[in-house]
Amino acid sequence: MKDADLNHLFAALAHPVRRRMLDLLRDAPGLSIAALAEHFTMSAVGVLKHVRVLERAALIHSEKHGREKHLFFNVVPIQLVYDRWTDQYSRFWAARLADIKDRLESRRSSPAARKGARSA
Amino acid sequence: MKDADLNHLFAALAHPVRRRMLDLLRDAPGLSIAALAEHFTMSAVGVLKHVRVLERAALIHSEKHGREKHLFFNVVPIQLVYDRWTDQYSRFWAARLADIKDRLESRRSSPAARKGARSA
DNA sequence: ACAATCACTAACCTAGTGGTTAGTGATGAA
DNA sequence: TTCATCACTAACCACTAGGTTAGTGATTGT
Repeated sequence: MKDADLNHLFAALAHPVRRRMLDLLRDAPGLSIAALAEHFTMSAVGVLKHVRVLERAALIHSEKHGREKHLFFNVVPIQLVYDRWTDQYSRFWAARLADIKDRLESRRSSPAARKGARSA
Repeated sequence: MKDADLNHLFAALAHPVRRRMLDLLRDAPGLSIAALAEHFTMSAVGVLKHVRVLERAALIHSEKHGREKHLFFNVVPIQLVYDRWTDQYSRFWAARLADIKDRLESRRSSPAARKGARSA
C-alpha cells in the first residue's frame, strides 16, 4: 500500500459524514446516491462530493445501471491498514498489556500470581 | 471514543510527515522537537505544527524538562480504533475470506471436489 | 555575563475542504 | 411524448491545512 493511498484512506475516514456513509452502505449495500442522500440533511451534491472522496480511498465500489449508481462498501483498504498495524505496533501492544498486567499484579500481594489473566 | 476524537485521530494519520514522526518516536522515544526536526527538511515551526496535530489526536504524549520538550509515542488511540474495527467489520472480513475461498474452488474442474484445499 | 539554543507566537500565503445554488444530459415512468 | 428524476458539472463561498519568515522569552553552556 503506497503512501498516497494511506493519505486518501485516512483523510476519507476523518469525516463523520463519510464514516456514517460507510456504516449505511455496510448495512444496506447497493444504495443509490439519492437513496443515500435521504439519510443526510445536506444537498445531494454535497453527498456526491463525499462519495467521491470515499471512491478515491477505494472504501466504496460502484456499479452503474441505467441512470442509477449503486454503491457498495469495500472492506479491503481497512483490512490492509489493520494488517499493517498488527505488524507495526504489535510490540507496543504487547508492552502495554504487560504494563497493565504489571500494574494489576503490583496492586496484589503476590507478584507471581494471576499469571494467566488477560493472556491476549 | 467520541466522534470528534476519531476525526482528530484519522486526520492526524492522514499526513505522511506525521506518520513518519510516529515511526521515529516509536523507535526513538523521548526525542525533542529540535531533534525530531533534524529528520525533516521543513522548518522547526512546521514540525511544531505537526506535533500539535499529533498531540490533539493523543497519538503522542510530551514531558517538559527545562527548556526541552520530550515526545513519546502513544499507541492507545490506535488500539482503540483497532478494537472497534474488529467488532464493526469482522463479519465482512469473514465474508471476504469465504468469497476468496469460493472463487478458488470454482476455478477447479469439479465444483464439489477439493473441498479441503486452501481452507483458510 | 553573554551568547547560543530551546520551544513558541504571530502574521502571512497558497492550496485544499466542505458546503451551497444553478443548470445539463440521460434515463425511466405516466 | 412529456415530465420527473438521476447523476453530474461549474462556479462560488467560508474556512482550514500546511507551510513560510520574523521575532520573543526562558533556559543552558562557555
